[in-house]
Amino acid sequence: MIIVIIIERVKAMQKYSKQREMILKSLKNREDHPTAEKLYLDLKKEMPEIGIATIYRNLQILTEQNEILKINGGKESDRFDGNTKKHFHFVCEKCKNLYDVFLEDDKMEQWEKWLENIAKNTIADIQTTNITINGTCKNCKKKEEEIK
Amino acid sequence: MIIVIIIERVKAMQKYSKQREMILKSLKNREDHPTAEKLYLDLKKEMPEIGIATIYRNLQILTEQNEILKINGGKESDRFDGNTKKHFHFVCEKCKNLYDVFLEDDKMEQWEKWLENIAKNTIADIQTTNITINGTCKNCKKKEEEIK
DNA sequence: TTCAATAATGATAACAATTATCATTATTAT
DNA sequence: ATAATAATGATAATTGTTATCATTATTGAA
Repeated sequence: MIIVIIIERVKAMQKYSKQREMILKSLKNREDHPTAEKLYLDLKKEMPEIGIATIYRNLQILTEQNEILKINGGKESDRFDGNTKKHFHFVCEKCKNLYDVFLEDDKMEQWEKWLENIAKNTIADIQTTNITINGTCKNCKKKEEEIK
Repeated sequence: MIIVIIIERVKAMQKYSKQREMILKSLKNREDHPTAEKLYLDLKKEMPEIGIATIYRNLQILTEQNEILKINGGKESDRFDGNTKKHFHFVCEKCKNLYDVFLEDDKMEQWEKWLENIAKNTIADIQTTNITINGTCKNCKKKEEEIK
């Protein structure tokens, strides 16, 4: 007799945690795009015992669950956005400020159609997109022109 | 008598180096988007004494001089592209592969006009752009569907 | 061509953001 | 209440990249 045991790695059941709830709530209630560090310092005020690892851990979990958006910060720290409504991000290469770029719904739809079309003609099937535009913001451009 | 000495930090004159030339030539002659590490290992074959710091240093210099493109790799390593003709990059979130997305010139122009328009209506003056699209590539999507 | 002046190099230390480890605590289903 | 186990917080480890610094290479002028 041959007994075959199949052990399947099942996704662990998620348990509630105060910390995760706080992190999510905080991101939903603010308009900016804090780094993990910034969020840590802010939440520490309400819950002094919270650890930085918990912040990172939960930010990752929430990102995977599409409850929040992770904005790749490159050399700078990553930032997190509680607003999951589709929009672009604009990062000023000079001052490192991050701006939301919301499009009217029809424009966004147009963009997505366009992107889909690009995808069809190239190698990729684009499912989720996360567009960051780099450039120089108005303030910094102004400053540059004043120097000249 | 008051003597005022104004010391102005002048941009240092750039001197030639074999290493920088090699790095640039290598990037211009390849189609992929190597990381600094990969480039280092490749160039070591031709010039065993080259150091990793030299690679990083020159990649930065060349990027600043717009001779090459630096592609922000986020948690992964940055990648470098010898092709400065405007195009997008598509990164597969699953396999981490990076694909070029070239647009016909008129499409790219259209995109830029569009972007400019977005910019006007929002906070930013977009000068240089560096668009990375994240998603799932055809191969990985196929694999996913096979599992289901 | 030789000689400063100084930019570039290569080895390696330092750094900063993030992730892994692990003993302890909290949540959950029974 | 209990047992199973997910989550926590402290901190060590990791990783990609940058800074430091003594040495070497390039350059323009004598």
